[in-house]
Amino acid sequence: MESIFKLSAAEKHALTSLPMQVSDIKADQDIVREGDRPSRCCVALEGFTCTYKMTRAGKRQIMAFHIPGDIPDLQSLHLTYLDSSVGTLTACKVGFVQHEHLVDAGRRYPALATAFWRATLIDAAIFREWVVNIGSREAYARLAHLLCETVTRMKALGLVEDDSCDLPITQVELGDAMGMSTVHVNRTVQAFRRDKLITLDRGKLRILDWDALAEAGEFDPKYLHLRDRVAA
Amino acid sequence: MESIFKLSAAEKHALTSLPMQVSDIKADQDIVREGDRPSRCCVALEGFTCTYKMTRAGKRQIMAFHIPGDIPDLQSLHLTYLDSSVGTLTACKVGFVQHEHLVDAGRRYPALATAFWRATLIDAAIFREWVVNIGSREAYARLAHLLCETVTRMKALGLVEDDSCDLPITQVELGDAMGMSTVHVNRTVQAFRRDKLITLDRGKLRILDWDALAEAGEFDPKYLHLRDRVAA
DNA sequence: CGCCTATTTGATCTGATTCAAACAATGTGG
DNA sequence: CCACATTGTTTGAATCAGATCAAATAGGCG
Repeated sequence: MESIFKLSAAEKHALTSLPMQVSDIKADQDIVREGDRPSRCCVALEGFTCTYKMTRAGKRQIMAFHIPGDIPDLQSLHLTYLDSSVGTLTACKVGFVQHEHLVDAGRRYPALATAFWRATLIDAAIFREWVVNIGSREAYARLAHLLCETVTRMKALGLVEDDSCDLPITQVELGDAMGMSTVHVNRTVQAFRRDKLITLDRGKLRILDWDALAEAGEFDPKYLHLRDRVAA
Repeated sequence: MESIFKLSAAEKHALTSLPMQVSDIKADQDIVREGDRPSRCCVALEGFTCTYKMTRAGKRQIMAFHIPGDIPDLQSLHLTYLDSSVGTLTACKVGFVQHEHLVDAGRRYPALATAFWRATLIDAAIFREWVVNIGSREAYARLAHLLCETVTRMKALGLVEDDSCDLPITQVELGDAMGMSTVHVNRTVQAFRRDKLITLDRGKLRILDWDALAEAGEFDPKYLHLRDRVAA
């Protein structure tokens, strides 16, 4: 799962043999909640999850979408207090690994500790880019950027075929992630269709014109630091 | 400088005796640039710095303000490619420490490695909160939140006295950080003055009504994870 | 004094929100 | 297999928060 990093066979083995409790979770359920002090991390195995916070006004701000292989709350390893919630967007399969096992694996295999650290650093790089995206790009570019990022990350996991993939994220959720209203998300999606950039129908996304989409969203994947990773 | 973490005397000594090259940098200069592959980290010693990216449209998005003690590009330790720039807002004193020394110190004192990791995790937590702030709060609340965050962080370093502190950040820069226009920053600052929340004059900020400001910005400092830290 | 940078003001415009309602797809139970 | 509830998408109209443009004002400083 984490073989997106250059790891030795022994390290990979240590990783995959970590004791993990797997469970199935329905859509729209919290996996962990803001305020928790978890003693384990969750690993997204199947389905889509997101990290979010609620504001007092009742708005949900999604800060990250997670795809299989991600560890949404890896930071809880060293930050005991959870400052945001992680919930499912679709039905999911999730694995739980006790902190002690992760810490122990990191102690025995320093490369693993580095890999974990780097994973959290890449998460931070993505948050930075979201600040840029939300803070300084208008709707059309903002959505284009988000789609490019998500597709690029899925591509790295082999989840994209023929420029199309599953994207079971509703327009409400896209709006919550980009800080814009559902209505405006919908109008922007329609603009994309009009401009022949994408098709999007019942959770199936197809990129019709990647270059134009990346151009519209000023998307440059360097911040994802995929070049540091080595497919296994 | 980093004694905001619970470290033993030996660890603190290892930290403070790291070979560091100190230099003075004028205001509005880049310290490191997006695209660099630095072999050292920079430590803010005096003055204010920020992390930012430029968009194609020429807008600057500031993603973080740094105060003395911060290591703005600590992530470069494990992400070779720098995905954003760090620049000075005021004249600054900055220290440079070679990566190898940091890595070496982390190897010899695992608690230091953990402390570094935790520092980057807290940075990430702050980015998450910025996404929430920019994505879901309107101007008045957004500025209130930013001021609360900045003052709280400065307070932790003893840089606040009698509810007032230096805040040599221009309204243009505040706007670049919050994704809003200078004009609107100005009007919001005036609203704060009208509401007797703050005074702000030539880089001097005074909080007149902390509770009201925190209330306006829905500010809850837990995400700063200061409770994990122990003043030394 | 004159220059430069930062703040302030007024007027106008617009991207995006809100509200409200219709519509489409999917699933559920009788 | 159909009626009906549910969830997600789409549409139109009215409104607004905040952007933009342009110009004035105010400090700080060589």
